[in-house]
Amino acid sequence: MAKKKVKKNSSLEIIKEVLRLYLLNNGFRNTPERYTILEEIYQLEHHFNVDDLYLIMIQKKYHVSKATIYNTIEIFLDAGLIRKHQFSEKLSSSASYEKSYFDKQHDHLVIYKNNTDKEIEEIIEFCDPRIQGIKEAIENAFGVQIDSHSLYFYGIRKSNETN
Amino acid sequence: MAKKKVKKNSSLEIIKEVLRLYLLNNGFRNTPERYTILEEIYQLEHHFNVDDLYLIMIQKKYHVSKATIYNTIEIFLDAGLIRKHQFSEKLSSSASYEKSYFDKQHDHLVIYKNNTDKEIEEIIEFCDPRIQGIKEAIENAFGVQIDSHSLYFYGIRKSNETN
DNA sequence: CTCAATGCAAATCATTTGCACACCC
DNA sequence: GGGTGTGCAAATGATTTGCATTGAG
Repeated sequence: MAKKKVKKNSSLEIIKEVLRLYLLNNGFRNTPERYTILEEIYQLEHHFNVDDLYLIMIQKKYHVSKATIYNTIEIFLDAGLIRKHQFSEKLSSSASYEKSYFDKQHDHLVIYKNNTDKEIEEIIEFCDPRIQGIKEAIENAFGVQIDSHSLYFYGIRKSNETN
Repeated sequence: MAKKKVKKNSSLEIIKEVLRLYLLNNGFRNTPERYTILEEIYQLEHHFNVDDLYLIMIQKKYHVSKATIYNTIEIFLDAGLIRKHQFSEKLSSSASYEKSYFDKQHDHLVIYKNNTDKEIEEIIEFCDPRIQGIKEAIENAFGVQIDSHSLYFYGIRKSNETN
């Protein structure tokens, strides 16, 4: 446990330095809130939404508002420190986020419990290199520079897998 | 113009028959609203959102409510008569839809005017068969049956393409 | 007739905005 | 000090819901 903490702290320092440089280069201020929120996000192992993060920080007695979290997340997105996802096909549901700095780009397989109400059973991450080939083909075909992509597969578990 | 209209009408008949069967098989009623909304959607050549469709129908003096459009669209989605998209990365923006019955599945390249405010300049449809290979790989790797996918590329036009 | 479907208006809820105060630069 | 960033509360806007009425089966 102690070992793990040391490791986490050192990556946290890197991340905070990335943020520091980003803020500097873009004329934003070095507010403590931004670092605190970044720390909390990088301690999370799973996807989270703004409300999750807000509740966690309130429980930890931080004085923070959702508005600030929303603002800050926007900065982190632009800085490439986190990624945004919309897993549920319902538009009314909230966006999910995940730390992204040490990860390689990956895509998601959304497994529904069944095909009728589309309740999510599990979200699996995967990484298929063929997507790069498609990306390059599209870049050449349409004369664009592609900066990001999102790929989701939606399905259900095969019946012989349930037991 | 006249020719085109004849062609449209005959495909409309097919589509309406598809709806009729879907409603029958699923115990839903044959309301005139459902057919009217379907006709309007299949006369649209581009992506639309609920508000677009509502305004078009109001202009054409139809007596229809947004609630009914939302309900009906849900049915059409399930029937495979339309597809839903969320082009803007802003969650607060509305969902887009498009007729799907005569199309082959395709994906989208979202071209931003620039990388800062992410205003959409154009949305291009494409169809790369390699996505099928990825899909099958994922199905086998995780023992799932994939029913749909969504793939978006986001980018900007290359500078030498603007003039 | 009965109950699903409609239109209307009010409710919801994630996100955004306005504003007064705080504090980074 | 000046203006950006914050917390708070109110506003927004797409979608959903409640309910009385309508009309399909």
